[in-house]
Amino acid sequence: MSRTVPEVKAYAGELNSTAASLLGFLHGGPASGYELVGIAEGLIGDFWSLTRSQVYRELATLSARGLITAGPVGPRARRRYELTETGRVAFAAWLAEPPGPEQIRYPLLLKLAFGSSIDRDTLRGYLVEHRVMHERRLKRYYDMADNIDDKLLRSTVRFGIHYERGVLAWMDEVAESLDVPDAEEG
Amino acid sequence: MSRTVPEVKAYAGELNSTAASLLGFLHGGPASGYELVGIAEGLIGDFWSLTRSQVYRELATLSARGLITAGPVGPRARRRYELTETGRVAFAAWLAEPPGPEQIRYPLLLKLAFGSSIDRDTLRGYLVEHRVMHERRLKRYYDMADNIDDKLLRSTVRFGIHYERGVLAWMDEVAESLDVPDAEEG
DNA sequence: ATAGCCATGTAACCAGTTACATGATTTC
DNA sequence: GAAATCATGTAACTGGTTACATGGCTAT
Repeated sequence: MSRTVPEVKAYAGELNSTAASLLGFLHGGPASGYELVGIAEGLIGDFWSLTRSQVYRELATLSARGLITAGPVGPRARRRYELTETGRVAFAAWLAEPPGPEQIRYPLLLKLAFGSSIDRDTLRGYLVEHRVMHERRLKRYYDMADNIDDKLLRSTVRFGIHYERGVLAWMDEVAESLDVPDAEEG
Repeated sequence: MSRTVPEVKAYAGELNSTAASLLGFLHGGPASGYELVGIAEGLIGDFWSLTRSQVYRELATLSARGLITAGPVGPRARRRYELTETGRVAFAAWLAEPPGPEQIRYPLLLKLAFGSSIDRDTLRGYLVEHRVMHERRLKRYYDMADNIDDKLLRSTVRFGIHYERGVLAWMDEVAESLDVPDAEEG
């Protein structure tokens, strides 16, 4: 066995994805927690939700770890955080790790799985409610895609488009199958 | 304003979806935590992940709330839980609530969003890795769909099929766009 | 009969959500 | 200049993940 190397220069430790994304945004210049929430919602909110509380907590620990530094306290206790060199390194290291699998939690599917205990009209109601939501999102994604210059960022919106299309097609299929009396099933 | 009714017969309080699904499974007869984890993974694991620890915790609180009752302790401290009448009511109430929106967290999208800082070959690598995973899942869903009798349960698998198809189509699109030199973009 | 594996559960920790607090800005 | 609104942050709680503990079963 070759000699292990216990000392890694400027090792910054593991980063969770939320913290990493904050570092990512801070590449664009210092920002406060509140501002970061806004930026994140706009850019990654559709596939990576985060809340204010989370952001503040991450900022606190990132700061304690030296990956960012807090600027002076402004009005309403606001303070902007700035990326440090170590922070840059940590972010780059995070980017270089292969991303894990996605995680989906869809309560509608859950209720559908137990659907035999629900009456059909209630189910139909759930479906149409969600359908309008998905249609709206799809429309919004189309609009967004037209206005994004960055190729890769646009590709994340393209994901949304493919996803919503798939969901809508699925919903139509389910709605149709709900209309078939049980006796006729194949 | 009509007289409010402060006493709700057998009101069982709110249920989170994970707890609710346990109640759902217990309709099929008593089961232990370990068994429930297995059942859940098989039936809803693809769109509603849960872990053993979660299950045990939920069982404990469900039991404390009287929605299930614990049977005798067997080997390895195993005990089976049984649904109570209150539990049935609570489950039905949960089913009757409209389901909330889905939640997606896809680290690949996150890294893509910051993709301008990653070199293209690394990105391509991430994509192919995930692609094989999605292909495998799609294949599995096709197999599953053929063997599920329950119409609605099958429709949840159909969701998976539509979803995976969408993801694969998206991946092909992104891969193609990665091959286009940046200068040529439209 | 003992070594190793599997079934089962627990504890500690980390991430995400909800609800709250409060100090600036605007508006009339 | 008081009321309403918005920006900003904090605290408490719930849900999710990782790592650990251990007793029973199987095979040789």
